[in-house]
Amino acid sequence: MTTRSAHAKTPVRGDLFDSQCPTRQLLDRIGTKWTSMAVKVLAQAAPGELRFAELRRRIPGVSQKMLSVTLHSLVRDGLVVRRVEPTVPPRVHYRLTELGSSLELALAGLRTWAEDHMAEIDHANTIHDERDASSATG
Amino acid sequence: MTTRSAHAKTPVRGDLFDSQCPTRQLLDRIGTKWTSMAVKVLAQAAPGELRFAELRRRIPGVSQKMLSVTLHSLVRDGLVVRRVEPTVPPRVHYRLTELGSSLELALAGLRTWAEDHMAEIDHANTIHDERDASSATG
DNA sequence: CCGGATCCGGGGCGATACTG
DNA sequence: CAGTATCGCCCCGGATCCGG
Repeated sequence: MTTRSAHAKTPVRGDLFDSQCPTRQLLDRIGTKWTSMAVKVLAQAAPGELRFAELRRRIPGVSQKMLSVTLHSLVRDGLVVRRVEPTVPPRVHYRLTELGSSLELALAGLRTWAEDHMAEIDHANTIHDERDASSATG
Repeated sequence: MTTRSAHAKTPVRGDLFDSQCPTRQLLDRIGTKWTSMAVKVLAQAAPGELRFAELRRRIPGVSQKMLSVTLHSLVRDGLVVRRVEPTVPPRVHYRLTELGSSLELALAGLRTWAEDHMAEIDHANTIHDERDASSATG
């Protein structure tokens, strides 16, 4: 999340090579801690809606603040729509847009890769750390 | 990233729901600023190698420090191999492993999505911000 | 019930300077 | 040429309080 706020920082030298890299911008979004989780949960409920508290229940560990922030980011990005029932207390519902659903498909690809290969990465980490330890000892 | 260093932080309540979420761990890796760029550049050169300075040249804006950190993370994750020619001055070469190449494939999917849809996201942002502005004015 | 406001800590990331 | 150490900024994200 390094270059999120669009306004506010003009680049020093005048050309943002970042704008040529939509992948960077996408990663800045789905890289935030709760975004991918929220998208996934909403996708599981699609095309139905979920209320705030229900979302919170399905995303273990998320705080109300961060869930709120995350959802509003998604709304701002056009990936989620927010529907408020003007009751008191209010009921707020969220659902994925089609754009959001298409993102979910792309994310599913990543998840598959992650499930298939994160164990290998963990293993590589272990090997690497063992080398560190042994090289420290002798 | 929030939960990178594997050792060092035991969860407060005893169960890390994060470990059930390899996607989170993957995003913690490819979400770092230069990782995906480095993987892409190395993939373009694959199965050949690239030297440190050459990588730096092909990744505009990266500092030597961050490139070094990024590459070592990739090595630790088993996505990249590092080969040193014991000359003076030393020559260090990097290339993707097969695991790294398979990650590149997954990333390519994300890139495609990003190229296809980031404009829509930008547009949604614009709309959203215009609403903000107009609701502020009246 | 929903979520905004504020305070605060941690860590990614950059600039600079130094080593081999 | 390649890499590390130090310093500092910035901002994500958590805790808490408050408002509608």
